[in-house]
Amino acid sequence: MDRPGAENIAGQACSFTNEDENETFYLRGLKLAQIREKGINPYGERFERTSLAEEIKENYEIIQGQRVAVAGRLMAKRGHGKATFADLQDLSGRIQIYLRSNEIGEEAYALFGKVDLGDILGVEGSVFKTRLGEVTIAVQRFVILSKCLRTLPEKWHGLKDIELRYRQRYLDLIVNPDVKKTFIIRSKIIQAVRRFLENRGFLEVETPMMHPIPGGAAARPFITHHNTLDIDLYLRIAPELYLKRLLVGGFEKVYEINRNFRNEGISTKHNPEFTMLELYQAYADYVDMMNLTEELLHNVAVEVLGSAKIDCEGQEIDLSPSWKIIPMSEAVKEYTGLDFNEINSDGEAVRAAEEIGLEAEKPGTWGTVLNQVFEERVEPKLIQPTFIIDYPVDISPLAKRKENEPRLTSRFELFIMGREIANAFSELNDPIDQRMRFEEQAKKRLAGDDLSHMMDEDYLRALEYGMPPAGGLGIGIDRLVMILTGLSSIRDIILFPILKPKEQGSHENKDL
RNA sequence: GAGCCAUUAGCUCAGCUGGUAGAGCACCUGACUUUUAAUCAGGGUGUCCGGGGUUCGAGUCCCCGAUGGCUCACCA
Repeated sequence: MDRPGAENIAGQACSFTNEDENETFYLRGLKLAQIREKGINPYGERFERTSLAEEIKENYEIIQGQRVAVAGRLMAKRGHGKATFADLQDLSGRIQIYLRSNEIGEEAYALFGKVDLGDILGVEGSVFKTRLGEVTIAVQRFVILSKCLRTLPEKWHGLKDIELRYRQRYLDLIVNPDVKKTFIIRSKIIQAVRRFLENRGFLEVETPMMHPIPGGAAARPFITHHNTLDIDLYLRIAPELYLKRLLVGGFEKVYEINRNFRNEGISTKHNPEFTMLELYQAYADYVDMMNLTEELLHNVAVEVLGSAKIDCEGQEIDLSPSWKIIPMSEAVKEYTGLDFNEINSDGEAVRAAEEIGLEAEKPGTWGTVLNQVFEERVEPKLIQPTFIIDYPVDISPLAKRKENEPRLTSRFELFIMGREIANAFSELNDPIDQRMRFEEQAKKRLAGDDLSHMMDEDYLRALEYGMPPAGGLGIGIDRLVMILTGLSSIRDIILFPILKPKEQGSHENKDL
């Protein structure tokens, strides 16, 4: 590149990749240098604000004529010779600013000519309304707080390219106001959950994210390595077993909101790292958890959205209590006609599934087949909030058995919009039963099922000291946010969803 | 992992049966002191995702690859 000064923008030695060699970047670099030549630092210091854009607009009657100071990003500029209108955007929204040469002086007005769309400015001036009624700040003084060297996405269409929106989320946030709103709602949902639990006496705790033995869920883990100890560790797939150790230790109501990591497929409903709420309450059971779940979600919806009725992908979801409760076998009977209560062997169960056109999974026990039929034929149809209870013991290695029905556990999952939102059970606190379940799981593992639970002696030892009976609940925060915001892709409610890195290198070495 | 679709200027997009690459916004030059998708007069700033191939000639056709989206599989 043989443009003068391009490799030495603003007097600073720096290198740019080919990608950056567009005209705009070069020209803005020159403006940056010109601003510096005037003795002005285009990357300014702290700026004392008096107001946010929306506050000024909302309180115009009171604030009219007063001097205000606002800061934000320049989003539009309309020059009229010796006067210029522009729009400044801060967290709250946008406000118009107005600069006149004879008001701020010719030198300052000329400097404003070096200001580009995307620059971050601080302005001071008095509030007035234009002829057309727009609340505007008549600028008396402005400072450049940060120079923008690149072109912002288009003002009218915004940033639509989905890949760019995820890879450069900051642009998405600058240019698409709804995106900002979504993530504010996400934050409010989590705050509301914490407040709700705090009010009920739950203690927030943090348990390890790196586990010597991954447990508490059926999922493939990520493996990492600790150098000094020279051991492999697993990023946690669930915090469950650690939280229950805390019940043994005497904490009676605990919860954790944090990331889980599962090394599995990526889709609009699955991100490899996702946020989970898990809570445990001593001396309670899964029915208590059902009530808690219902109250929690209803409460959060009303608090954050102002209503228990939410619009989700064109469907109205009503989170007002009380939600339907259906045993899994009854739900299956209702939607397929198969009555698993009348089925008494694994072989029979497999044949029954095949009769309705399902290919039963390999080993295929009564419980796994029941669950499979449920997932394939019932789950997608559960649109309004529905508790499915009485899960088979085969797929619930950490849940307490029902006393009068040993094939089943005291467990429920909550479904909304055909998606699993919550999972809860009466926690298995019998160390002998837990040991047998782990052994059962270990057998499956040996047979090649790498999703089965690993034997965890340390956890068993904790149970052997005695864990109070307890109810435990897990809620997928991302999926909850999806329901409450009505968005159908998990990537739209995670700020930086996982994406494959773009290929590098092709342009990196070209300059050398 | 499989199928389908997409990838063209900073952004949003057009580009037919193969014939020297276009628009709007943004940007650059000039005019303009209440505009608001400001306006007016000029100016295209490009590795058409990458690599091969067919052809006199490829953004366009064929093959391979990259990334993304959707569907499916996986994920109880």
